[in-house]
Amino acid sequence: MEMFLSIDQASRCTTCAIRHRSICDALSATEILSLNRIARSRVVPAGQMILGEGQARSVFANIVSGVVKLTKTLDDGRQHIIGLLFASDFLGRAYRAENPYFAEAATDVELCVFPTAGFERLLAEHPGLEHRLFQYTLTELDACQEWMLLLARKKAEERVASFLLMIAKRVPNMECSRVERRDEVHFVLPLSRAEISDCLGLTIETVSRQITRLKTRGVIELVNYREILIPDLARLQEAAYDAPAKVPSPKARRSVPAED
Amino acid sequence: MEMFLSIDQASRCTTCAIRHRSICDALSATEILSLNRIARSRVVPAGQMILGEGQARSVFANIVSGVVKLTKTLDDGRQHIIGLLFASDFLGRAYRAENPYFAEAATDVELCVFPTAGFERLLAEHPGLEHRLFQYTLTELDACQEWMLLLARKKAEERVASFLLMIAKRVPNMECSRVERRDEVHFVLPLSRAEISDCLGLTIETVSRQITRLKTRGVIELVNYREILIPDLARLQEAAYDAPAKVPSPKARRSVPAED
DNA sequence: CGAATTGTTGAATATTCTCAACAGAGGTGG
DNA sequence: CCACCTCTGTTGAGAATATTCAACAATTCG
Repeated sequence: MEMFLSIDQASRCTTCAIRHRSICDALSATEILSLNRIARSRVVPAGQMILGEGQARSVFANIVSGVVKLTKTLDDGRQHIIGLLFASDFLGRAYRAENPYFAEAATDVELCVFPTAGFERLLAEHPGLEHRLFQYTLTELDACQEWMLLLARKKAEERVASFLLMIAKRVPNMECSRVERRDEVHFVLPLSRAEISDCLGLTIETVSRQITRLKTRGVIELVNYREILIPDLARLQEAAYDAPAKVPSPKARRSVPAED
Repeated sequence: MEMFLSIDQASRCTTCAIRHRSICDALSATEILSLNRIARSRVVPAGQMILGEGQARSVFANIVSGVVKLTKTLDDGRQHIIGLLFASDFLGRAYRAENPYFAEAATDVELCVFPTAGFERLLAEHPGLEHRLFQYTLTELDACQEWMLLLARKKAEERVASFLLMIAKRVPNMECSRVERRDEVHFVLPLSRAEISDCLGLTIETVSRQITRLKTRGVIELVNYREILIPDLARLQEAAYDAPAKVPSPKARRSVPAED
């Protein structure tokens, strides 16, 4: 029995679906082995809490499949989803006693969980692991800053289009969706309208209206409430105002390149 | 001459005002020395660009004094200030060819600049430096997520109050302001109304009206347009709805702590 | 099949934005 | 030192956008 468990553990990483996209990628054989030794699989059904806001000590985990939402709440009930985690993403805030957000399974989720103490010890022992997590965190920060621009400056329709675009980019790698033809994408929304509105800083009704509007304009098609078909990704991108970064600013206040 | 420069370099870190608050804190003597060897002081006048958006290669620097604003721009001119850097903060995105934002001096700024290649080499050689920068990045991410909640869910008045509170917390450590009595704070705004509106996802006019409103209600006093006096920090905090994080959510969708 | 949940739609309302005018502050040159 | 100009900030009125409240439709679950 002990023997079987060992074999199972040893093979876990080699057969792991997210092995080469998660923070485990680019780790040395030793590091993978150390991580594997403390890892534990866990399945969390949709809607179940994974991590409480302000909860003492974080939890660390790779998302193997499914979608996890991270929410922050104002104490009059207003809330916002500050992030969505998909397969291969990493959950957990290192070096902090209190977890700053609330993590919940948006769909059924498979996790590869690492105990807090053990993980932080490995982080200290293996600079390679910390380096990888640092890079992941930088990417997360980039995404967060990009999302701030959406919340601060985009109109409701652009926000909804941006959201669908983001989902279209991340979900198709998963079992529940598929790319059919070039530029045509088909997927199942992992979130309800209420959750989408919490991502976008809008109300349920506004999200619903904008989805209807995009449908009427032919930018998207609704197979059913949760299932969406995008005939032409470029048109959605246009609606999202997902334009590449450009020169500094149109009328920057005396912005001169600073040489010295 | 060479001699004088050496002495100057050697003393730079020991006399540095931000030495124990910046990423240089918690570095070993060797690490500090290595950093010092490649560092260069630079003064940037208010309004001048430090780093272009999409510019090839980043620049790395500690902010010694002054305020730097980081902006992102949509190509129709809509823009947002994704972050403000104050004394002791770190500027620069490691491990990325293109800089994701545009950095500009909001006030006159003193920087301690590290050349790109040299800094990244030190990061690779000294895990202690990378560890410190990682921690700094995590704090930045926390702040970014907190700000998203503001952009997504707070009303104009709460946003303006939150902004003033943030400034009150960070600026008083600087030369241009001072704490006078318990709970009374007095400072000079480092940003114009236009810049404040770009931080908050509002228009200039809305910011102006909300400042007037806070003044009328006695929450703040305006010495002049740029100089603000906060008689009671607690009242401002109330107006900002800056409430501590609470239990998960008021009507969470079947949120049950997941034990296994 | 019926109840509960989730999503849509409409009408009225609230908030913020836009456009426009004006006021105050700061700088320049006579 | 003041007149003048520019830039920044304020204020008002009307318009646009998103929210709230309410009814209803579709979907899901037991």
